[in-house]
Amino acid sequence: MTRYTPSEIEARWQAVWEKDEIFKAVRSADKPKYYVLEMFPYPSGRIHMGHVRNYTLGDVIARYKLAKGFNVLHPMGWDSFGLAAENAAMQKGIHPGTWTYQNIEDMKSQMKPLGFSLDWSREIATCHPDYYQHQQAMFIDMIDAGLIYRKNAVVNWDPVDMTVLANEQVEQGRGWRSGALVERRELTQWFFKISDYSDELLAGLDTLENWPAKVRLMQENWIGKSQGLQFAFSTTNAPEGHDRIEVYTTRPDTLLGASFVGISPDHPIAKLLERDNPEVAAFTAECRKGGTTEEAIETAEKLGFDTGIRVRHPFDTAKELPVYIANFILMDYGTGAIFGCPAHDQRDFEFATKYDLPIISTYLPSEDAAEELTEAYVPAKTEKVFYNRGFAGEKWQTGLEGIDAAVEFCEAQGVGQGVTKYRLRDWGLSRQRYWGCPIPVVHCDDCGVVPEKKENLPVKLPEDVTFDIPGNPLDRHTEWRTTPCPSCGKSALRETDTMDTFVDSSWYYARFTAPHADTPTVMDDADYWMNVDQYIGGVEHAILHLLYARFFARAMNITGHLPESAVEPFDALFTQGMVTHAIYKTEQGQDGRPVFHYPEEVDLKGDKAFLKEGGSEVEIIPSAKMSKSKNNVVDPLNIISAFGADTARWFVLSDSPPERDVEWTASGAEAAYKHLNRVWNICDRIAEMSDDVAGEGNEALLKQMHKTINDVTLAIESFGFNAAIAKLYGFTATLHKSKASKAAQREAVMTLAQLMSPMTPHLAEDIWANQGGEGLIATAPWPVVDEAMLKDDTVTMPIQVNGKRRGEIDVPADMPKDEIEKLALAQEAVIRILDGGTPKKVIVVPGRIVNVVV
RNA sequence: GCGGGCGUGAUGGAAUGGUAGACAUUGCAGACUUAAAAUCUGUUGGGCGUAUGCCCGUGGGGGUUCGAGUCCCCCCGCCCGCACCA
Repeated sequence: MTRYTPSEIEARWQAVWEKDEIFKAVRSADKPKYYVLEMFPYPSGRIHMGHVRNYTLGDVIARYKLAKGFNVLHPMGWDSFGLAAENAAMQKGIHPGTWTYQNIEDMKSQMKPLGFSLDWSREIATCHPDYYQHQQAMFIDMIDAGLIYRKNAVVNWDPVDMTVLANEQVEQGRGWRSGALVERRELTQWFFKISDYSDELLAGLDTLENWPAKVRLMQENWIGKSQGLQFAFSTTNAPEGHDRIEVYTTRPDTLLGASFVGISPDHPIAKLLERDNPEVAAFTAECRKGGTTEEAIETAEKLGFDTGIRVRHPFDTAKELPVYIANFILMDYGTGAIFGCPAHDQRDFEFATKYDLPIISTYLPSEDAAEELTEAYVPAKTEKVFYNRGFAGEKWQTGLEGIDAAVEFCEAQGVGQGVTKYRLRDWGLSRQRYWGCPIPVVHCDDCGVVPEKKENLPVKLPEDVTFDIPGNPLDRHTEWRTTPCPSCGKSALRETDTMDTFVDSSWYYARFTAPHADTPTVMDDADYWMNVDQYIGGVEHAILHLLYARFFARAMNITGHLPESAVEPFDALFTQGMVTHAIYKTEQGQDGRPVFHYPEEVDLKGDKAFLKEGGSEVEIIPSAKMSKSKNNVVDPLNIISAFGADTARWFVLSDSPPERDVEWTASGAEAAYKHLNRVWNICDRIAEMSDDVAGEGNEALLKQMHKTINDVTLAIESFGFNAAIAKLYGFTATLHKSKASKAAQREAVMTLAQLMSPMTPHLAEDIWANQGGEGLIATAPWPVVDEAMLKDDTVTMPIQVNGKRRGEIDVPADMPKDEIEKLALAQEAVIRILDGGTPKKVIVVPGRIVNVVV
C-alpha cells in the first residue's frame, strides 16, 4: 500500500510541466487555436476562494481543449493600477509600486501550487511601463481618430477618494469603491466617445449568442435606447436667447395633456435665472445638494420653482403653460427639459398635485375622469389615443394608435421630429490619482493641449513621490510636470491626471496575443489568437468592464490595433457564482453586538454548531459571501496545505453548477479528499493484481467506461462540471467494486485519470505514469467514445398505466414495438389493472417507456 | 416602479416532455478495533402495510399532453440588475 501525498505529487508534476513548457502557446498552422481567458486579478496580495474557482473553471476548459487537440492560449496577468496601492502607501509609507510588485510576487507564488495550465511567459502587469506605454500610444492615436475629447462637464466627484468617477462607477449615489456620497463638480476632463457607438454596441449584443442572456440584457438596459419626439415650446417672456425650450418625450401621444414644462436645475435657463435671482439660486442649490443625498433618493419628493416664464402649447398657441424648475429633471438625459403630463405620468402627477396644476387626459373618455385620478394612468404604448379632450377640440377625435403614429402625426403638423436617444453617456476617463497610467498630453500656454510625441513615450510615473498630503502627488511634482511642449518646444506642463483603471483592463486580452511586442499589438498575432473563445469571470463586471472592453476593441480596430474580426473580442462569456461560506454567530458580545466565530472555533454536529470552547450553540447563517468582517473566509492556502490543490479544485467544481454560488463546507472538502484517496487506492489495488486472472465483468466495466467518457465529455462541453464530477463518482464506484481483469481495470483507471485530468491534473498525471501511460496525461489525446460500446443488448423499460409506473420489463434493444406492447400487456400489474378490459391505447417509445392508456 | 432569474428530500444539487430525487453531504444501522479515527457494507422524500405492494410528493391553483419538475396562464415567495431616463 502506498499513500496519497498531494504535496509531493503536486510539486513534482508542476516542475515537469514547467520544464517541458507544455503550456507555452506558440502560433501554429497545424492546429485550431483556442483562447481561454479568466478575468485577470487585482494583486491584493492574497488569493481567495473566488480566484481558485475562477481559474479552476478556466483551467478545466484549457486542459480539456489541449487534450482535444487545440492550440491553447491560456495567459495570466495583473490588473495592477488602482487606488488600493495608494491607500497602502498612505497607511504604511510604502511606495505604491513596491507594494504592488511585492503583491504580484506573493500572489503568483500562491497561484502556482494550484497547478493551472498557464503560459506564464506571457505574464503582463498593467502598472509596468512595458504595458502602459502602449496604452499611451493608443491614447494618442485615439485622440487623432476623434475617439477621445476633452470637455468641461459636471462630473461625479468622490470626496473620499478625491477623484472623478464615471457614471458606471456611481451606485445609489455613492462611489463604487469608497461608498462616499458623490458630489457634483464641474471639471475639464477627458472622455471616450463611447456614446457615438451606442447603436453599434447595442446591435453587437445580438451577435453574442454565447453570452448569458442576463448580461446582454443588462448592457442593453444600460445603453438604454429610446425613441421619441423632440420638439420646442416657444416662450412668451423668457430671457434673451431663450425664445424656445427644446423637450424630448417618448410619449408624444400624451402631448395634448401637457399642463406644465419642467426644466432641470442645470438647464441653461435655470443657470441664467439663478444669476440675478437669489430665490432661484437658493432653489437650484438645494436641488444640487439634494440630488444625490440618500434622503432625496429615498423620499423622492418632487420640488418645483415657478420661473414665471410661460410657453405656448404647439397645438394650441392660445394655451399657455408655466415653466418650472424641477428637481427630478436630469440635465444629462434628453434635453434637460420635459413637458409635464400629469394624467399619464406618475412623477408629473405628483408634481401637479403638489403645485395644483391641471390634470388633462388624452386617453380617458370621460371629461371628469382625469381630475378624479388618484394616480397617473399610464397607457400601453400601443393603446388607442382618444384625443377627445384638451384644447384641440374634435380635430383628432378618431385617434391614433401607438407612439410611431403619434410621432408621424406631430412631424406632419410641423411639431418636432422623431429622434433616438440613449442613456449611455461618454466615458470620463480622467482620474486625479497617482497610481494609474499617465495621460500623455502636455498643456502649453501657446499651443494649448498637445499630445506627447510617440517617441517620447512612455510618460513614466515618477518614483519620488510622497503621500503624506491628500491629493495627487503628481500635481506637486514640479520637476516631473515641467516638460518641453511637443509642438513648440517651450517649457510647458504635463497633464497630471491618470487614466481610469478600466482603460487598462479594456485591452489586456489583446496584449496577451503579443505581450512583449514593441507595438500595442501585432496584427498577425491578434489575427491568429483573437477572439477570446471563452472568457470567464464574475457577473459584477457585466456592465463596466465588458462594455468598456467591447468599445475599446472597436476603438482599437479604428486606430489599426485590432482586426475588424475582433470588434466583439469575447466570443463566449461565462459568469461564475461566488464561493460562499456559512457564518457562525452568537449574540454574546459584551456590547450586545453579535460575535462572528471562525470555522475553526466551531464544532459541527449534524445541522447544529457549537463553540469548541464552552460548548454553547452557535447560530448558523448559511451561504453568505466570504467576508473578513464576518470571519467566514476560508484561505485557499490552508486547504492546499491540508489536502492539496487537487482537492481544492475538485471541491470548487463539484457541489454546484459553476454559474451558481457554491458553499464551501468542511465536510464537502473532506469528501473531495476522500474521493481522491479512493481513486489512489484503486490504482494501488490494480498494481498489485495478478495478470493471470481472467476476471469477470470485463465487458460491462468497459461499457460503463465508454458511457462515462461520453457523459463527462458532454458535461464539460456544456459547463456542467458538477454533473461531470457526479458521473466520475459513479464510475469510480463501479471500478471500486469491479472484479474485472487487470488489463480491463487498468484501461478503466487510466481513462478515469484522463477524464479527471482537467479537474485534478496532478493526481491524474501520477496515475498515468504509474500505470505506464505514454508521455504526459496533460498532452495525451482525450479519450474517444466507442459508439458501439454505448449500445446495450437489452434495455429496461418502465411500464406505465395512465402515466403511473407499474412495473418494468427487460427487452432486447432491437425488439419491435408490437412485441414490446405484447410483453407490456402481459405484465401482472397491467393485467390486474385492466381487469379483463382492453386498453384504449398503448404508447411505446422504443428504448424509453411504455404507457398503457386505460 | 421597470427588467431578469429562481422555487425539487434535513442540505448542495441531478433529471433531450418519458422510471423524480443521480452524485455528494448529513443522519441511522452494521463490520473491523480494547477504543477512537480511518476504511468498508447497508440504509436515508413522506405516509400505510407482515409482505408482493399501495397512496401522496418538484411553492399554490388551473390548462395542454398518452405522459409535466420541464410547455402555457394566474397567484405567492425569494434573489439579482437598473431606476426621478421624460
